[in-house]
Amino acid sequence: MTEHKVVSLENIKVACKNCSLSSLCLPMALAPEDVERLDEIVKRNRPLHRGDHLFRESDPFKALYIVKTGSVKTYAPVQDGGEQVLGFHLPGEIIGLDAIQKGEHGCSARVLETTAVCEIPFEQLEELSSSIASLQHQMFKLLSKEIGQDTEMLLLLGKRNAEERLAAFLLSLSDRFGRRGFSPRDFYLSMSRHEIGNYLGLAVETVSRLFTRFQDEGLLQVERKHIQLKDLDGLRAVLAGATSGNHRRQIR
Amino acid sequence: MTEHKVVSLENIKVACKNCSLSSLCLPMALAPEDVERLDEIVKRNRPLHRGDHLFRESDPFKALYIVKTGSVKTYAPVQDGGEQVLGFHLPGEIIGLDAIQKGEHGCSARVLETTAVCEIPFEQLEELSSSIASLQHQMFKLLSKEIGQDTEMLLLLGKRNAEERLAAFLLSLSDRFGRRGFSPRDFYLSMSRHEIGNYLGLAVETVSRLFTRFQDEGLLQVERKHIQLKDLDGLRAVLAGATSGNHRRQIR
DNA sequence: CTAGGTTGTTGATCCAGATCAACCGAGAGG
DNA sequence: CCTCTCGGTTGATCTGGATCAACAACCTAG
Repeated sequence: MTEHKVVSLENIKVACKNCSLSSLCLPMALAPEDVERLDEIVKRNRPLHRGDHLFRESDPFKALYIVKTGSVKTYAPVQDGGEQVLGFHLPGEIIGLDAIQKGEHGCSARVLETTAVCEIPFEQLEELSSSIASLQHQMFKLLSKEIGQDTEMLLLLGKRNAEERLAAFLLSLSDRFGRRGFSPRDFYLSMSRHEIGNYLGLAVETVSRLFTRFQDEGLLQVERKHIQLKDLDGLRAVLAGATSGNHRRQIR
Repeated sequence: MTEHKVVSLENIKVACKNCSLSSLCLPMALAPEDVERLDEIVKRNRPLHRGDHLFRESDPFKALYIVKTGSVKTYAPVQDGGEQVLGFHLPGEIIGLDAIQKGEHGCSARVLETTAVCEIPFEQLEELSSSIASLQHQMFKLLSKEIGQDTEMLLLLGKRNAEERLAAFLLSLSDRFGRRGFSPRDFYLSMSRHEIGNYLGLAVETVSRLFTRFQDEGLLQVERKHIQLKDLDGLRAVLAGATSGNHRRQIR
């Protein structure tokens, strides 16, 4: 596999050290020589197309994935054939961390649009982490960050009402697009209203109504998947619970 | 500190290798000599009393904690002076993993009853993990497990109705008590109805009503904090969505 | 181009669970 | 002993958002 020292132009092009995401991604905070060692175990496959699965629940856990371009949704099947959307993943974000524990995936990952991912075989990553302290540290941080994000989400579902949830969702996307060099105020959603609702614990109709309401209030401009955030501070105020009528749900 | 080879009877008594929790705890799956190395960095402090804090949100992150006896609640403050309860932690369970990322605690941890904890300085744990591959692996698994549990909780808050939530909560406690050698059918709750409601995203009144309803249905016997589960399979059926009227909330 | 399917929007109605309001029993302190 | 407080229970009422029901806009295949 990696026997050719020449590698190929194609591979050089996508090496971690040349990747625009490296500052957001696993190699972040690694010394250049360590990045190269990491690079050697990373597999870069053909891009996937809308609807393709990266893995499905209960697949054996072999590798972690990092989104390079495009977007991915993770979701867990629920008894009645339904599903719970667990997250939407943008370039630089890592997928599969929950599977380390059981050795098999606890959720499925499906691609929302044409998407390229890096695949990092976990056993090799573990070995490498043993010998590169900063990589081990980075891994701990990544796992810990995931926990922190889940906590945020618990708070969202446990304490926030519908409009606060949608505001939080949009602000999160805005922030993440911004960090990736895209516009934080003008973007396209790669997921359906249905998926947004599922993710936020809301009915599709509610999501739809909220979009129109936010638009009427001048917070944003929406046309199907195309979103333009007109008033970020306004959205932040909504998230903070500044409803016109200000009905807080379950304060204590 | 650890200069005395004699240590003390007190310390020997509580060493990991003699701890009844070791099969549930961090040392799980470590070779005996590695357990001893781990043991050397573990600090065992005086027991804490009801209401004491292990740490508070935004405290600098120094160490992880493992409950030895008693129970601990973790919670995140919410804007209006309220809080979101994030979890209840029983003996053998680890606390503080979400803090690794930012270097400070993202939530507070308060003791619900007289509680003893082991304190594991994180920097030393990290060093040790670098040299003990199985410890590093164990840490990855632990972090991953935490993510999986959060995911479960997201599902609970996003997709389950009130009675399913309480059933899930009781079954989880039952299971965890059972694994720790306590009765899985007869136990005392160390948290208030209020805290249960907060944790499950429900009002106190709802929790209270559900307890009485479950009792009326013969699923359990409840007297204040004392719970006796009479019909575990019945509770599992409730969790699976077998309501009398069977109203599923937001199927798809 | 049209037909059929999928996704999004909007309106009307309903209900699970929140909120409001008493009340009760158990400790704690005096 | 009584009183006070706090946690828990129970009843009555209200409401945010789910559910039901059209319909509109778009997408794809033929």
